[in-house]
Amino acid sequence: MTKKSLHPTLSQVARKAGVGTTTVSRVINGGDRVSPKTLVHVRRVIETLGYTPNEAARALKGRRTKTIGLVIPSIADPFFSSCAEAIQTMTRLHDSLLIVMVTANDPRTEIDNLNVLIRHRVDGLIIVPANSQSLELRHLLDRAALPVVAIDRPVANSSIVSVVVDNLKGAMTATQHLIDHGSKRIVCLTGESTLYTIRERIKGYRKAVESAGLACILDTSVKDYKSAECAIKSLLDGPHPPDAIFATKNSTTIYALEVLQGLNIAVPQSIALLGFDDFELASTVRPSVSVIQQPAEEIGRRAAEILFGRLLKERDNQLPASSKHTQQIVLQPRLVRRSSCGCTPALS
Amino acid sequence: MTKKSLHPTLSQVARKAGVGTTTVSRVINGGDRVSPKTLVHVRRVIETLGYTPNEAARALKGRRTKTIGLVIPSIADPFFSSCAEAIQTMTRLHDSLLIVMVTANDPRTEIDNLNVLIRHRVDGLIIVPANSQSLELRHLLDRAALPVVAIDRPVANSSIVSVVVDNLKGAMTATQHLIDHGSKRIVCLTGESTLYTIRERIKGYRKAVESAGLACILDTSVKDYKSAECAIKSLLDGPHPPDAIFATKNSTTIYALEVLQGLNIAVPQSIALLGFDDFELASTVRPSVSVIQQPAEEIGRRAAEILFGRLLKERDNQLPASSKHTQQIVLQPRLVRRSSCGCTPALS
DNA sequence: CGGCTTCATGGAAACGATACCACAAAAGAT
DNA sequence: ATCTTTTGTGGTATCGTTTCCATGAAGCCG
Repeated sequence: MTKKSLHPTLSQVARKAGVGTTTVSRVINGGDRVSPKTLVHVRRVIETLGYTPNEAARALKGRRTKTIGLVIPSIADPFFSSCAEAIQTMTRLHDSLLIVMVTANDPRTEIDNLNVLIRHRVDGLIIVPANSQSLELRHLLDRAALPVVAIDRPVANSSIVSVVVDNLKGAMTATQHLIDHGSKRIVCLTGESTLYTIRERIKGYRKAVESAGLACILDTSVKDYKSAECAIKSLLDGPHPPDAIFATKNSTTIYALEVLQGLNIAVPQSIALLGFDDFELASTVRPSVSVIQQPAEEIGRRAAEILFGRLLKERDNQLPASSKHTQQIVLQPRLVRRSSCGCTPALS
Repeated sequence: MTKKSLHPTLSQVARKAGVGTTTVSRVINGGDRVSPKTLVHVRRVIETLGYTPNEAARALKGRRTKTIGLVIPSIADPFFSSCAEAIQTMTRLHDSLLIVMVTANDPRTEIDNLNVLIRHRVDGLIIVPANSQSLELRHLLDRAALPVVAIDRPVANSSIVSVVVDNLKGAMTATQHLIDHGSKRIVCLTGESTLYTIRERIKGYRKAVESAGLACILDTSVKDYKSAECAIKSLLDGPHPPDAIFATKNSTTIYALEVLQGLNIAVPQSIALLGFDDFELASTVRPSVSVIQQPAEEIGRRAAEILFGRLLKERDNQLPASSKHTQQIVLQPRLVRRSSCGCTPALS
């Protein structure tokens, strides 16, 4: 019985086929410059031996690993997982692999993860920067000299291309919509306000209420159900209870909804609710929740398109510096009117 | 100005430090057998040059890529993304990278993806087999001779370790629970019944209704909201309308809930509802939805533990065949009582 | 039919790390 | 003082590809 080795090598194929390694290499890479006869012959041998090219060796020689790295706060989060899935699809189309690393928004973990990816010589990176301001991050990315695309949040003071959503305008639209429904005291509920996206949304909220001459009521203490309950109760017990809530992210929206339901407060009659970022059951819960919807798949897809565009240019030796690429792509979120803001949603 | 190359190599470090490559290699790998003096010196040079070892080269030499592949139907699905996140965490702990590929449950895509991963010589695989019966899959995995762990679904007739949930018992528990609530005509609603998990759940449902002497009413046509609506309407208009629904997966549960709400049918008074697999807002929607909950993170974690256990053994040259590992780990799902089945959930 | 391009092919040097082996110097044993 | 061990060190082959260069055979043109 022939003992075929686990992973036959190109030279083994060459020997068995009675040709040179160069020829086999040519066959694998499309078969140009190879006579039809040897082509089929070598192909048969490859088939027989079950040969698969070793990408590690290819990477070493060709300085292209066919892998790209995705550094993301979480994959359990529906927004990020939608981005990730779109990116994975694109990556596959370009015959590359996607390496996913999660940071939980921790800058230290982010740096560590990036270092590992750089060691592995990924061809490019898509990142959701944990801290848009981080100097260390910028230095690291500069030194790595890799094509990088940031999504969801830009990297401040750098030339890194980013694909983001217009958080400010989205939040303004949301707040204005509540105002249009007659709300006078709109509270903005939020958790960690250190994140770029959240800060932008707060800015948008502030801009809208201020330009309408309304009070800016901000509560940044909402981290979970308990803190949400606490925050909402104390607001309601205050001298001027709010008549609307703008929640800056989907978990906050959900906590708010749960608390209001627990307190038996009619939404939107007593308090209107509008959240930033859609979630799966937003249309199923009663009342259905109006939200600002972000085009997650599009963000992922666009980011990957840009990244692979760069990689192709690089491969063709076109200097990347020459092309004045758009440095930032800003996608518009859209308001989805359901019931929680006071709208009567169209039946779909 | 010194032109430092983008990625200095080990030999460049060696030259600059005035030592041999072996010494530098030792320094990178822990610094054993190196005098303290040269150790610090070489470390300084490494720092200065910004040297990072090239993992591609290491992989080629050491036949270990420090990457593992995850082949999964989707990452947007909350169940799978929870598994994936747990796996990623484990992978990081073991100083490896996770490559994620999605199959959308398509056997062709699955095979393609696996081939790519094998080309890249991943150290191990965690897969959610698109088709538990597939011969081609088994052959491929055999030939690859890689440590593989299947999750969520086993690979039939193979020695591949799997980490699964007891779908049959879970479905029985679910159905029995509905029976205990007094339901007499329980319909089992489902979509693609080709998947192993779904088939098991149907079996469990069938076993429970049959042993209770009840009719087995199965509808396998639910693919989306529309088909769910159609199915439920026709059941209700039939001669013996059902008084309970057992939905075999979370999207089906959600569609059922939406349809019932749309038809203004009281849940659980007119029809009780119980679903397999939990979802984020199951406790928030009204009525809150009772479900069979699967330990997604645990599945991922256990699978990764087994895989890395194998890899460590392999590295230490302990023959993997010797150890009679448990071939299948079956985790128990648990019933979460909320309102939709007729229970009065405890306030949490 | 000689010179010239095109074609098919193979030899061998990289790519960047590891590890086997060799070897000198220092330390320990007797 | 001699023998043995330990310690620190470096040379070099090797992993599996790709690619530059060389070479002979064949086709083309006038």
